[in-house]
Amino acid sequence: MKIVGTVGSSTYEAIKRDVIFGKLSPGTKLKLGHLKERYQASLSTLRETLSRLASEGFVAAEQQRGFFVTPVSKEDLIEIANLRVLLECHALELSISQGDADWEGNLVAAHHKLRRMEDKMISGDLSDKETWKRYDWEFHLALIQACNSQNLLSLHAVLFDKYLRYQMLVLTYRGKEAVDEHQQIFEAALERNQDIARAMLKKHIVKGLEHTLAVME
Amino acid sequence: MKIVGTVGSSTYEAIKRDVIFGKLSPGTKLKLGHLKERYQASLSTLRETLSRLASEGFVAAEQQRGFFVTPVSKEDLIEIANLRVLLECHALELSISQGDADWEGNLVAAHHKLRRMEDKMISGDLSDKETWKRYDWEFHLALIQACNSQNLLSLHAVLFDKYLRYQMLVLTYRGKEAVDEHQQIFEAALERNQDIARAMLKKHIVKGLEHTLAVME
DNA sequence: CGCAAGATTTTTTTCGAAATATATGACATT
DNA sequence: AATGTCATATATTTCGAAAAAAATCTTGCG
Repeated sequence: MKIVGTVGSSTYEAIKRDVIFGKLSPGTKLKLGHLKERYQASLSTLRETLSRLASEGFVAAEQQRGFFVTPVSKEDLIEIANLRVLLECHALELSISQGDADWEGNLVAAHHKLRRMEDKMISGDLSDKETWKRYDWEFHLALIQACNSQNLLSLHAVLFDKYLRYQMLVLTYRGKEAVDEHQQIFEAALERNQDIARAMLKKHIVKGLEHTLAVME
Repeated sequence: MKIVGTVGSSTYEAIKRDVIFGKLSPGTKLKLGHLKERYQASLSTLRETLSRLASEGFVAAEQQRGFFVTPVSKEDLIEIANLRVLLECHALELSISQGDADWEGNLVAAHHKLRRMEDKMISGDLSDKETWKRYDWEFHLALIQACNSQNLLSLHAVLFDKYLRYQMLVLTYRGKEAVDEHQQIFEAALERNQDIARAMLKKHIVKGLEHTLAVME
């Protein structure tokens, strides 16, 4: 049984993916005529999609001049990383203090999947970056899932994807260092040690920022 | 020379306003046919508008079942207020430490306008709530304007509007108490006293939350 | 009377074309 | 050569109608 969504929802997913994973380069003009062929959707549907992406910040819309892939800059990346620290660390504290057995279970599972994938990548298999990033995503989400604020979770989701775009842009892997950070955050969270977990998460994000900034030179 | 925007941008402003100021009640089904008459725009334009509002959270979209005005709840209000505390206090600290003479000037001007309006309202003239709320908006924006993060400012803008919708919902005025809080935040900010300013801003938001929650009973 | 299957109506979703605005290029003027 | 104007081409914006899906109503059966 396959549930196919609307044309609108699939073009939304497709374009968003292409922006985040760099198939649509920052600054590119998004001409509706071209997109129509590329994504097999009508002008109205595309406009609807691009409007959504614009309000999330993946696309820039200029009145009567059309749409562009949002440009990237160091300043923007720094802002996003700082906001991620602010929101994600806050959510993590809430999650640690409120999480129940389900939360722990999902967290253990998410970390396990991520760890397996990371070990594969460290041993040289860089074939499936997209799946790896998905597991990374799911692990970070599992950490804050119990924060008990839908609004916070949805702000975080957008922020995480924006940060992810920058990571995909530089296309390099921080390797064992990042793996250890994940491990430490994971252990501190399970032990309900808010201060350590928070500090490690902040370090994780800031190190990632510095790494990406350095490669962006 | 009057610059009129696109039909899309004006319907966006109109519907957003009507959601925030309660002309469209929480939970209302937004049937495209009706909206078409009410806002004088085509179905495609309306869908585009509603998609934007949905991704900002003022409207809820259900796959193939149309659009609704986002429902309200105490839980949601509490989440929004807490996020406002987190983001706005953070932005205020940044702004205080980085603001220059322009920032001070704009802040003084914004507070002056707000204060004048508040005095008018305290003396019984409740005729222009919308202008009053606009000045409130502009004052809070002026406070954090120098935070040096576009991403933070735009997240805050949406959050503020969501909070505003709840205030408009209960339609009551906290009066002198809120005026004093504004005054104290203003003075602390000008004196560059981050701790006091932050504490007063937090108090201001939390008091507003409690007031709104009480009326929502 | 209750309930389910089918038919009808309403609503959402999608499309292609008309209307409007912007960008491009040719040509004249300074 | 630089600038401005006008015509042309290209792109965006808007609309109304067709297609698809969901909701409602009707009918038939146990």
